[in-house]
Amino acid sequence: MTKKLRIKDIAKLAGVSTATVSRVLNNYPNVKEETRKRVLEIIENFGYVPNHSARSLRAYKTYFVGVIIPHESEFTFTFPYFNIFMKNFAHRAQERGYHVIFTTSEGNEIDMYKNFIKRRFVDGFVILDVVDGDERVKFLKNQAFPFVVIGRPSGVEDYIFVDTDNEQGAYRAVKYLLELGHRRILFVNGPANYSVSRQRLKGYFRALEEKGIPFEQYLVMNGDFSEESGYKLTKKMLEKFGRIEAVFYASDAMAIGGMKAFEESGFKVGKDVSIVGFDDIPMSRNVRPSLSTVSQPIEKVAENAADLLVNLIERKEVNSIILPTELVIRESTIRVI
Amino acid sequence: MTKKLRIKDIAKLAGVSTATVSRVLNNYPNVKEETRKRVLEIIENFGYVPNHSARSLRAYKTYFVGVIIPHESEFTFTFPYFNIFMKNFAHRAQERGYHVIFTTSEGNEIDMYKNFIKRRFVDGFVILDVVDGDERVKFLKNQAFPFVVIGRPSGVEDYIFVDTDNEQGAYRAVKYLLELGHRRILFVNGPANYSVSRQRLKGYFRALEEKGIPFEQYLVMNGDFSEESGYKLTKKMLEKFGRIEAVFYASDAMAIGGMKAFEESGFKVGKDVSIVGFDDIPMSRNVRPSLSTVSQPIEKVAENAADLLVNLIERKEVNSIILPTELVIRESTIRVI
DNA sequence: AATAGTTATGTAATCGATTTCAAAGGAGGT
DNA sequence: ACCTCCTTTGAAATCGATTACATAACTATT
Repeated sequence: MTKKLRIKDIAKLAGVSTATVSRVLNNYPNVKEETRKRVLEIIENFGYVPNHSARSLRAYKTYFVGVIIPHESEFTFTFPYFNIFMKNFAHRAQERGYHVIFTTSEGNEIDMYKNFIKRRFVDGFVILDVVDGDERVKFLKNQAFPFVVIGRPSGVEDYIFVDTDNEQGAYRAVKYLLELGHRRILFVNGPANYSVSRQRLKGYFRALEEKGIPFEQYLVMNGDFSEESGYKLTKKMLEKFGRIEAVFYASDAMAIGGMKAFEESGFKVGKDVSIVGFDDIPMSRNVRPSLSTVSQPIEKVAENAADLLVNLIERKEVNSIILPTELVIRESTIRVI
Repeated sequence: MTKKLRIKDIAKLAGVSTATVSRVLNNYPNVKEETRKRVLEIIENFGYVPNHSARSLRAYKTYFVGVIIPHESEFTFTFPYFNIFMKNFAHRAQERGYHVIFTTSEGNEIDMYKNFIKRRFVDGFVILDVVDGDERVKFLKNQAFPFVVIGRPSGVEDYIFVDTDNEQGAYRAVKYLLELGHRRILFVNGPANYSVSRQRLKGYFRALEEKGIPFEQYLVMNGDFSEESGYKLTKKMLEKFGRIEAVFYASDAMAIGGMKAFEESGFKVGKDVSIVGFDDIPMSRNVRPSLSTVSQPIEKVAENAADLLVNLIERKEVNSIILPTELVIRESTIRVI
């Protein structure tokens, strides 16, 4: 088709040097308006785009950002809307002139990051599915390599993140259950070493406190966000307590597992027992009864993450962001007073 | 941390020229075994990895492959297991030395491909969510740029693809419904311009034919794979036919929409009516009754796609692949004789 | 021992951009 | 008209690898 064009060709066509063309391409201010116009016109007419490798080699910038997911991790399933995140993150990054390299890592994750940095694959990373004291965060911080964290792990300091307001979300969910008239509210939380778990626990606690209801440790347990763990823990609770009035699950998947357990034991969710989930995954709309839950603005999380990362790379001002959640009321909850 | 190393440094340390180091790096045969060992040892010890931009600039290879998804497309939701595909595709590609650039496109898709090619971003593409006469396929074919298609569109010729055996899947599903004793089997297919729709229709047809049941055009309709379209079409059919004995839906999402419609009209799925879906999305296990469906080996599709694409790029032998599907029997179907 | 043919290695050119440095061109002040 | 200072431009160096070409070193053949 159209022959390969290099900057040299454009320079010749415009009657200027390659340096000038480069200045135009990179929006340098010190180019006469007339020259800029002429060069741009030719670039446009001939559909020239600069070779990416050459540019990154010389400028020491790749205009790529990396997303690395541990291959064995169940993350891509448990994180609600992983694909929505990817889609919106990639889209926003692209609007800012960056593209996304997606990969999975096997075995030593840190090696993968090291490798990416040494090879000069990317200008920055976004880190998902973080745990407290996350090694990746420590490593990248130590390397002073740009990165943005989705979530807010503790045990590591001074990093840029985008997070949803988990405490607020949990608080509202529990407050809602209390308003419905429930008093003894069980809480199936996520793994203890996840910051989201800690935050959601705080929200649970705050809602109880506000109503003057004492916090009971034995009402709280830790699952792993999976449907199976929700099922098992609910079964266990049913054996232990006999009857349960309300449960707040830290993920929709666990709530759905819980629904099964209740059903099997002859309890009708949304009649005999109220349950609320967290995430608002598509399935929560489709289970019977449909699941009341806390919805997170994944699109915004993704967009903000891309913006922050690019700003970080371009040494612009950055501030971590916490986005609000929303309580979605469906059929799995019932008023008792 | 460790200072940046270039090939020159390694060459000096090993007492050879950069050319020799390069030959070692790229596994050229014409290097004395002794030299190779020495160089490799130094590379290992110093943890050297070649700069990616420099390599791709000179060698005219990026070791990247592209996945471009239309931003507005509902694809990432309708394609079952999009994230599983990505994960396994990226993983296999990486094992072969390639990384995945993921992006979304807005507006003119072809422009995005053009841009990627001109910039020399990637060495090849995988194309998802194809339709008959797909413009992207035509364009890339025309450019003689390496690409692999997931699915099997018609109206374009001579391309490499990975597909699941849709005909076989539909055939088995319908055959199973017939074995249960159903005679009038409705078929809610996907959009007519999708090759999968055509193939599934063939399977439907073949199963009927085998049992000597005449094919009736009015029993077949086209949805768009979405839950909503399944719901609406089922409503319509209920109005038209009053009673329905069995439906085969070309996606689980449509089947789930259909279940709602039946429920609303007072029919019990799995008792009054048998339905079978296609895809085996996670939700199909969780709806009540759980959904009998045709399961596709997405992991294998992804891995094969990566292998084929890399082979294509490296000019090795390639052959398109069709992978078998599997019928998963759950609770949404019932024997009537 | 001379010659031809391989194998192993090095030198220097090259990929296509950006950037440094120097210099030309123009504007403004006296 | 001359000097100064800023704006605009170009020539050449540079980024870090691969590769074409040349040549040295070794083997095999006669």
